[in-house]
Amino acid sequence: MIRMDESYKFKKVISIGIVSELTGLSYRQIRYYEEKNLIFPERSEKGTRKYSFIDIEALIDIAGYVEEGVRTLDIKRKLSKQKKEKKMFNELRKGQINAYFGLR
Amino acid sequence: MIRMDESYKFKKVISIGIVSELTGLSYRQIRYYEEKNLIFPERSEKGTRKYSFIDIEALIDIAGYVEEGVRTLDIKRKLSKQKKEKKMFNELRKGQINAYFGLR
DNA sequence: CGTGTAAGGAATTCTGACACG
DNA sequence: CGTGTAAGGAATTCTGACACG
Repeated sequence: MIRMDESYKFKKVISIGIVSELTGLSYRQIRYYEEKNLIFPERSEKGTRKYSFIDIEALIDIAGYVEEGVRTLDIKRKLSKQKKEKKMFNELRKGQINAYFGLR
Repeated sequence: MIRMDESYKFKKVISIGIVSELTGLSYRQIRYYEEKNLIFPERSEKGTRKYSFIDIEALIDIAGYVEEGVRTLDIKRKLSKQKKEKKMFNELRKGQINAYFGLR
């Protein structure tokens, strides 16, 4: 609520060409990571993929793991684990903020 | 510096089709407002236009003015005026933050 | 002045498959 | 398993122009 700007990060508006440019990955790689359920672009009415900035960040992480030799299935597990940790961290942070400033 | 996320707003990564969808404006209108120097998309190597979220917000503002019957030349003046005011506001805000928390 | 449109071409993206390993 | 590539088609975007007013 404090930072509505965050919404930009999640908005699926970027086509695969730009994603390729920004990540340095090939179209093939980007589509393959989708096939393996590591990222979840949306589709336009006629089928072209649309990505968010968050997807781009995820792809950069994914590419790092792949280079290390991690299999996509294991990357998938890592990512869902990270997601959980992030969620917990946010809960914790909220709690601390409330403890410090008091609930409004 | 506090909010690096802001950078997403300015990154030119959105194609005209998505911009049209998000603003409700026609390609013709979007290109015309560029011709009149109200917005400044970038270009890919081979010429396709790329817009930022900020451009989209500007287009929505512009569309409002056009509907009111304001001419593009006057909209241009309005926008540069707004830009100046925004800048001054930010300077002011920075000053207040420093006054309140002290300079580090 | 601001916008619609038809025109022709160029750039973008899509899918399914074969290849290598 | 992860990625490259050639193939053919479909969707996207570009420019310059004519039209209306």
